[in-house]
Amino acid sequence: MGASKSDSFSLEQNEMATLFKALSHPARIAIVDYLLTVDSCICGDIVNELPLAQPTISQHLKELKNANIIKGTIEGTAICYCINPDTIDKIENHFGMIRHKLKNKCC
Amino acid sequence: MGASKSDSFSLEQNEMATLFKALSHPARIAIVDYLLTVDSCICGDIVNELPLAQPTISQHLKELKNANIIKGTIEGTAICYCINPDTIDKIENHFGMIRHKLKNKCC
DNA sequence: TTTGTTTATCGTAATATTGCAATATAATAA
DNA sequence: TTATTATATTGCAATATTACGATAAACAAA
Repeated sequence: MGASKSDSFSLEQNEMATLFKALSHPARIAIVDYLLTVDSCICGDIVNELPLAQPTISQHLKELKNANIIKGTIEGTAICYCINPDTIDKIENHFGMIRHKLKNKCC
Repeated sequence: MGASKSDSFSLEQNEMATLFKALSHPARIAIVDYLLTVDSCICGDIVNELPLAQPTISQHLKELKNANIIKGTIEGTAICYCINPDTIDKIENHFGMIRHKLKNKCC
């Protein structure tokens, strides 16, 4: 056995878990951080920035892309990766909901 | 090889990744959701609420507790688990930072 | 065409996560 | 004391993730 009984949970719960899983590795946090420091971005820059091999970074980028946290537009030979603000909105809204429900709570 | 080169990343990056990892499973999202719907809470309730066995839920609660997302206070035989608002703050602040840096960005 | 540059994919070894039965622990009740 | 109740821990099988060398694919430049 092992791993994910995702059928048993709501679509919303699975969606949020997928978003958080995409952010659950320091390399992917670092990629998001880095994308926020530059105006446009190509993958090669990230390879130089992080202590990981190119295939590993490509894989992390793919996971971030699958989760819609970043989006990439082809630009000649390179690819311009950027944060997707809509997904950031979605996560912020989730915590807005939590914050709202946390009012009038005990403990 | 495989898995986590966490030494290579900043403390902040590792901390955020740890928080997101704790939220990266639908069962743990469901536990947080459930804790938000009740005023106080014991683990037994959660076992009845979710389609998972008691040891599995105990394990998920442990991970949420380790990440400081929930805190438990002993209450007789049972344990009262609650959301830790400080950690919710921390995550919200992180996205506040992202939101701030996202202004004047391209793509 | 050939060469170089950039990114993706494949294959695979090392490691981590998930789920649960069985069992243990801790506290209360009888 | 002996249940009973609530939660935690152990051990293990199934599965997922991570990292990277090797290689492929796509495209531009020479």
